[in-house]
Amino acid sequence: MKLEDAAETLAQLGNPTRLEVVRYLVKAGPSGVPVGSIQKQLKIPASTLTHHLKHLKGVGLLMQKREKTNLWCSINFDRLHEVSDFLLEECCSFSLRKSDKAKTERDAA
Amino acid sequence: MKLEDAAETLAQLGNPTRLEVVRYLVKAGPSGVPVGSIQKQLKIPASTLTHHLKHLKGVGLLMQKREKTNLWCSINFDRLHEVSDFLLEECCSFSLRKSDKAKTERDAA
DNA sequence: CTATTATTTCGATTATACTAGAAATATTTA
DNA sequence: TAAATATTTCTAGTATAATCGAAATAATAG
Repeated sequence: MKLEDAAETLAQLGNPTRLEVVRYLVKAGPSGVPVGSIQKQLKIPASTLTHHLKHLKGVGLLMQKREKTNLWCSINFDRLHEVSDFLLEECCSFSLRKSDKAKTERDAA
Repeated sequence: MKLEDAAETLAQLGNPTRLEVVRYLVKAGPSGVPVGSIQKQLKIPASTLTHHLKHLKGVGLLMQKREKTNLWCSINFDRLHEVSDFLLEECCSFSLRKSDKAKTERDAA
């Protein structure tokens, strides 16, 4: 992943409203949820939500699929991992991930 | 990690100049490098660099320590992992990390 | 104390992002 | 076709961020 792309993706994740949407979609899993459900659950005005979804789609974090009147949104998990990997590139030896810490603690017990 | 803090941290990482600095510091490791070295290596005007370092420090990604005239900068690796973990929270079952993919490929071979 | 090197503050310009109401459009159902 | 629901476009106000030159401020060495 190129630095410019990583930066752009991180910038999009750096807005609280969008990050809330992303978190919601991550928890929803691969099947996703309709735009309207996000709007009602997170209480985001429709026009604001559309605006943010466009941003997330623009950096490839969001996938959309129409079914009848509903537009289903889901997270591109691979993309999310890509940007996370960019951050941690070449620093694994310097500290541990939370998940790795948990494993280390289990192993020690 | 709270959503607002994660968003703020991601926003700071979302600037190309700052992300370049972060990448440079990640590669430099825990001992870090002086401000002036970053400035020369990455060719960032001093005042611009100071501005960005202040931002990184503000979200706890940057640690600084003065030694004689040099101000040494190093990445807070734990902080970096925290924000990365926030992104991937509860989505591990949906896809694999690059590092995990590599492991899986090695195991398969 | 003076010179040198390192870093920060100030100030100004320019650009871009966030937000959301109102109106418009699309899609389905009756 | 009309009504209902879902989503988008338009528009505009407000705020915040990126950039960097010039000058100011440290900190040390000679």
